[in-house]
Amino acid sequence: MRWEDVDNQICSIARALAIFGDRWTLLIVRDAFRRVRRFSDFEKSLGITKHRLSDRLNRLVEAGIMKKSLYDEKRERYEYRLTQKGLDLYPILMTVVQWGDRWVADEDGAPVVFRHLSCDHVLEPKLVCSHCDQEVKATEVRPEVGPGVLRKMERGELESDQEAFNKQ
Amino acid sequence: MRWEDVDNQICSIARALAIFGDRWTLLIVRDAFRRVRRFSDFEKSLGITKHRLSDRLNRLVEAGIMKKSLYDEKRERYEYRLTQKGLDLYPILMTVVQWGDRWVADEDGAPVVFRHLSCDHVLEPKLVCSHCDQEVKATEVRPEVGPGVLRKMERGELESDQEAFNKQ
DNA sequence: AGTATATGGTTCTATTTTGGAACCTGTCAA
DNA sequence: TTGACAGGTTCCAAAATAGAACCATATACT
Repeated sequence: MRWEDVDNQICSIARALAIFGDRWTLLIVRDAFRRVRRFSDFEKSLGITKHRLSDRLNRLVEAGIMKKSLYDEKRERYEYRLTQKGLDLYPILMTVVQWGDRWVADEDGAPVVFRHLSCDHVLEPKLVCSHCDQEVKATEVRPEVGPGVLRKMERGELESDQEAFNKQ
Repeated sequence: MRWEDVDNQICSIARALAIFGDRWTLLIVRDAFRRVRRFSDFEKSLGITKHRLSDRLNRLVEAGIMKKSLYDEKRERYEYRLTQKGLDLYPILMTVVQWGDRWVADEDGAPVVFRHLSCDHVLEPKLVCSHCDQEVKATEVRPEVGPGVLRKMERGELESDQEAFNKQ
């Protein structure tokens, strides 16, 4: 299968990774959260070639994760800013930071810490269940067929839930 | 800059993405969480070529995210299983699922839901601060220079915190 | 007025990475 | 003995990437 076809899978991970699961894209989003907005600033920050950067920014705009906003009419210059869809990537980046701090930082420790303004502590994020507020652990979670598959089965668009689950 | 050099950045996101921020790798990890363990099962599940799969599995083993365990001595067959370092990727995958369910699922809804065995509700994960238990929002968080940069500055290995922050 | 510089690109070429198919090797089951 | 299966490796063509050069416009400097 070609990578460009992964988003045919009935799987939120596959569809999400089809958008940002490649080289550079998530680093561009990281920079956007740090208020980097202009082409040349992304370029300096990332050390990516203009070619790649141009391509990735356009894809992010197409995907609705960033939008262009005109800041210089005469020269038609745009800033790239996160949309809500892009801002919603924040928890993903925070969990990546957390994993990276734990597993790939050097012995000096975390390069960056995050001050939680609400309580003034250094943030230690954790993923909890909205219902019981317990931390989510892989062993305490069991995947089930969801509506996105059930409804397709009801309409006869999938042969079996096994197939569906494999396509999860 | 070449992609293989991104992990030189003093940034946990860059270093993490250097390991799993490419095509296929995180989908392999996803499958591993679904108890896929054997070469041919990954192959079937992903539709990836053997060539790629072999390469990616070896990299994951090298990175310490998966380990090989012998299950057939005579034929030297191995299963690939997640290590603790790999299991710790769970929150990342869950936040990716959540984002995908919200932004790239079709109108039928989430393909898979997760039953939280602790409370028997369908899981709606949220990222909270360990100190104040409030949900983490990008606007309520401010990055600060952390020990991984401060200590390098003290030893004179970085010229300025500005440089460090740019390299974050 | 003329030159330099910054921004935000595009174009070109060489190198890497990827996808697809074919092939290989050892074991087992019929 | 023949065939199938698991788990690869090898080869080639196609696609993506890196790096450099180039370009167009507008402003800033002399």
